[in-house]
Amino acid sequence: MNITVAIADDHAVVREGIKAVLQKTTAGIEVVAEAANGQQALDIARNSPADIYLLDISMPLLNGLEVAERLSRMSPQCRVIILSMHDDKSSVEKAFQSGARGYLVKENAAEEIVQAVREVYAGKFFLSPEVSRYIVQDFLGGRGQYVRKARFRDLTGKEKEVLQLVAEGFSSKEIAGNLNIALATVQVHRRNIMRKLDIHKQADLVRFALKEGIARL
Amino acid sequence: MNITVAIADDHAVVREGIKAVLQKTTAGIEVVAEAANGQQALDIARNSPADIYLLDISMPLLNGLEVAERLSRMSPQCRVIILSMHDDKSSVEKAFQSGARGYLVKENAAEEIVQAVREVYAGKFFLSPEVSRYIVQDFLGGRGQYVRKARFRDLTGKEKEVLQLVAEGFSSKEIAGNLNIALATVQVHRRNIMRKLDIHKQADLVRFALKEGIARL
DNA sequence: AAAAAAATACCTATAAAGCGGTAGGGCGAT
DNA sequence: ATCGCCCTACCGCTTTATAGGTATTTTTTT
Repeated sequence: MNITVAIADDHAVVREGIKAVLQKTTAGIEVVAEAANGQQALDIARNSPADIYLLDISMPLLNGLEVAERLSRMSPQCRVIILSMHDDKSSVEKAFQSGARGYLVKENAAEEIVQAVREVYAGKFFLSPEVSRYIVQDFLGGRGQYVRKARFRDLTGKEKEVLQLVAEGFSSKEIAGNLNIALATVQVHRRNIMRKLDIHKQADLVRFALKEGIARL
Repeated sequence: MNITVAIADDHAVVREGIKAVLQKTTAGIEVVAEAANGQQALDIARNSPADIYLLDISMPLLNGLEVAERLSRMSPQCRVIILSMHDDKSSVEKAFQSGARGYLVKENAAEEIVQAVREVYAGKFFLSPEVSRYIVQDFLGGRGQYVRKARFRDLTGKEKEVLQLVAEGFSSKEIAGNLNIALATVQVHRRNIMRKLDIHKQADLVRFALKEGIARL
């Protein structure tokens, strides 16, 4: 029986590329579904589940890490491989904290995808060579994950909404109107966001949101 | 005879995707070279030129727009199509100012690429539907380039410095200390920047600076 | 059911940002 | 050499952001 794969990436070209690579291999890998955003990916999981989910990190509506987290909660046995443009440590950490089983950097040779799908399907973990050093570092350095800074995943839903609007250039007053809550509440959310992230200026907040893919350039 | 195409993109998956799309069509389009960065793309042009160059905007060493500009200077008859993640107006304008003949947004249906290659090879221009409105707007507005909004190049040297520091999260006071000028001067620069750019909030200023590449994420 | 976390709301206070006008000195171009 | 632009600097004013405390209701987790 074939290994069924669902692809979620907002760029059609990338989806085509992955499909091309997976179908070039004679072996039993089949792309059974595609999603252009995180919400669609969740819909696929609910209605026509696949064995492996290839999720891009930056996607509209829900990013890949959030999708991974919800998938893990919905059905912990499901296998997620995160696709990313970047090989930064925090993304890698977040991916595995979100329940992903694999982390692929897009720059890589296409053949790696096939290998990753096979290994993750077999219950193993898979990392692009570029990022495996982070895992090794953490392993050598002991309790890496306990001392890490609070980040995006620690924000509540409302806080994420507020942060997105902040990054999109809305003032607290405008955000209050937009979300239909009081100005004071927005201010509290902003304060909590900044406390959690250890950020103290609007400019840094905007940069953080863009870096995390919460808002778009 | 086949139309020969060279692809430059730092993401192997994207290159695979484009190749897959172009080779799926029975007609005479052939991918004869690939580059993973702008420098390689120039090497290809020098040593084994192709009819059409598909260039991603964001690449290491030289970005797609810079490559386009040099290609145009080297051999003005060569045909460049720019591939981009974004459909923002400034990128589109810069692409055509750099001598490109086509502008494709990656989100788009893959079939558009084939059409773009054919049309550009035939001496026409090609734009993704998402971005053609900018051209139309400019056309309808008459002398579009004269009335278009002031942008990065209209800022003076000091204004660019200030903008960069704003986008990097420094307050006016910190910027004054950094540049060794009075706080009041920084405030004037900020005001002039915002007036020129028609931007009125710090968050939008940060986003603008990141979009223009003045500051880094 | 109880406990914890999140969302809501209000108050106060200081810092920073945004907007207005004004003005002198330097520097290049018409 | 007169004009325009840039850089510099100051004054005043209003709005927004940041930061602190407190408290009630709702949701989530245990």
